Amino acid sequence: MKNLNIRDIARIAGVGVSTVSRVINQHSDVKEETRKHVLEVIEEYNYIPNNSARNLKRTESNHIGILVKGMYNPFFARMIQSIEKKLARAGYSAIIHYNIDNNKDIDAAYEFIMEKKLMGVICLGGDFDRLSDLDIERLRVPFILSSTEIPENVDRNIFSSVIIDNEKAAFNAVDYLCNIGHSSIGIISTGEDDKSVGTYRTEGYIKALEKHGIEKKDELFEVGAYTFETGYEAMIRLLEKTTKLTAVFAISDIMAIGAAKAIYEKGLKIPEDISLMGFDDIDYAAYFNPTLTTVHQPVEEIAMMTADIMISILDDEKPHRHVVFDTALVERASCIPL
Amino acid sequence: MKNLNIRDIARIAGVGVSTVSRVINQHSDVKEETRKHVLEVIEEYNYIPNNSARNLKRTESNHIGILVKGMYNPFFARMIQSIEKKLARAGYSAIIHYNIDNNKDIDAAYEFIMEKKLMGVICLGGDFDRLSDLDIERLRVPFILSSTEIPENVDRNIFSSVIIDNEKAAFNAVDYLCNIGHSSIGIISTGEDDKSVGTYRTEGYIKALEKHGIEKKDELFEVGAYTFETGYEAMIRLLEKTTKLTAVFAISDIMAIGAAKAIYEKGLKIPEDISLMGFDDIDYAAYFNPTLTTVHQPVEEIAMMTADIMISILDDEKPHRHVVFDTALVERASCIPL
DNA sequence: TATTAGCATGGAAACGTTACCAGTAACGTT
DNA sequence: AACGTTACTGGTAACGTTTCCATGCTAATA
Repeated sequence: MKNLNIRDIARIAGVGVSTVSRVINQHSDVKEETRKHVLEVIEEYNYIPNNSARNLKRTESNHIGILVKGMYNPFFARMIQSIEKKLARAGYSAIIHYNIDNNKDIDAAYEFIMEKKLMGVICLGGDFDRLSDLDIERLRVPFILSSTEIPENVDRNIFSSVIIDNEKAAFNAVDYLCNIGHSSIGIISTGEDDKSVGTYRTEGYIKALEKHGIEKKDELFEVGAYTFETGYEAMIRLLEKTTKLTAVFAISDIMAIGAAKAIYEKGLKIPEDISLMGFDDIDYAAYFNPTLTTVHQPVEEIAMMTADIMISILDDEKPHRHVVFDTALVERASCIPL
Repeated sequence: MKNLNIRDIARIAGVGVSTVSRVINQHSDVKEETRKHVLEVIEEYNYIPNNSARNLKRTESNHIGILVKGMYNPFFARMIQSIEKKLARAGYSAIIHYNIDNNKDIDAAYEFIMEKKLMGVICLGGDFDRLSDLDIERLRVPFILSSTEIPENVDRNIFSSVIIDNEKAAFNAVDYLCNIGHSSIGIISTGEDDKSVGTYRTEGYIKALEKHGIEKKDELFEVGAYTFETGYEAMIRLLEKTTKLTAVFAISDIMAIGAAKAIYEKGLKIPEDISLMGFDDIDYAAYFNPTLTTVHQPVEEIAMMTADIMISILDDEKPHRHVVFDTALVERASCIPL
């Protein structure tokens, strides 16, 4: 019960292989009658073209790579799902590659891309401060950075990006906290290199403090790594260092929720004793107890735009674009005026 | 700056193409000296074999498909990540296909499998009661069901499975609730077809009730669809129907957390007014407030076993296996004696 | 010395497509 | 009547591998 190939179909249909190929690839120069007949044969014998052969011949693959730095973060899980769906509708299939440790495994990523003959690459999150090393141009496929920070000194014409203004978003969050009377605000950020999403959010925090004439103290800074556990541990350290804390800003919901556990274990209440602000607005935020005040990222829009740009470049050869989405502070129960 | 192919490498290294091929594929019959030299050339010129061509020739693809019914559930996100990592170490790359709506899109799945020339397929979750329709044998690739229920009337020699005993796990959970004095226990299950994970967990609930001589009432049953929101809605309905509820068993943590929101909104407290039991023991559970008493599934072990079986079948032609993991009740703060 | 065996290697035929080129028939134009 | 044009169609050379087969060489055996 060997699989049929295009030659078999041609023989059965009584036409040449090129005609079958033309039908499959929807070329216009096939007589309607012939086309119908070939299609019938294909249908009847359940013929499916061999992808490897097509890719070999075309020297491309209809695959689009999505590089992610782990997927524990529900924020990315959500994005991937939406991007994949949209891409699929446009005839592309996504290959997802997790566990990219951006700064170290760039070479591995490069191999991944070459080896799989990807038609485009989307990088979700992560901090590509050494992006130039990837040598985007060497890739010669559309490259989109999504939900991360754009490194400086990179030619913006050779890649697209869809991001948010992290500094501004964090600024607004902390500004809000200050406006409702908080002045001793801890921050749980990330310990990553310069120019990462984390550093920009931290920068926003600092700017907001400055605006309100609040001195920034070292003891208010702690770092985690976008997980419940590291958020929890960071909060424990924060609580040990300082007693007069009235609010905490975690730069991701996941870490905020981790932090909450530490707060509770200390016998403190949210928001009565400590107000807690997150970032991302993952589904969980609305179901946490208390519901989490956080910075809303338009995940769905970001995902759609990312896929759209990829498709427009691939299908219509549109140029690269850079879009910045707005965030919104969503007020829920975890932050109260002092 | 065209990409080099195996012939170029052969020419540069001064050997035949077959020798290069043998080196790449780690055949033993190559003189150590030649092997070294070829490897050097490959390294120097940064040569990467063309996957499409290999796959075409081998008529296989080194890709393994993972079919999932959506990935909102962190439980699957976690599994996928572990499986992918393990598979990658064995030289296989995973292609993930979400949004399989099991009963309807089985044909689509079939095309997906054929078209991509997958070497094996792993189905995560979902309820394959019409599994026979997929006609596993027609696939002629190893097929593994993981974290789902095995349909009856299927020849167990043509696929593997790694699962838990859902009925027993649910029984233990509800038995625990009964033992600590609860007798009016609601359940938030799923409204899926017969013989799904949900029905078995519900069955366990019923058996536990029977054991304790508790009458099962219709008003205690509600259904959701493994999301926060449907858990929330189900709980609202449950709360409307009955007032003397002292405990609720949700067959997934996600739904339990959704249910918690409804309980709070009603002004009730967990666990003081209502004890809440989940299922899965996802990361969230330990970080929820109150920490969630739940049924622990050994995710990591299940994932590893799933990948292991796939690899052992592919690499060593081992026969299919069926393994059942034990679950454990993890007592946390959301359930208290009545 | 002749014969065999084994090792290391190269040549070339697939694998299933696509796309270029050439060819045919039918039809209109000069 | 000779010639383009148009609309289809078929043949076949790639694409970059892997693997079978053949070959040359060295060493071992009779």
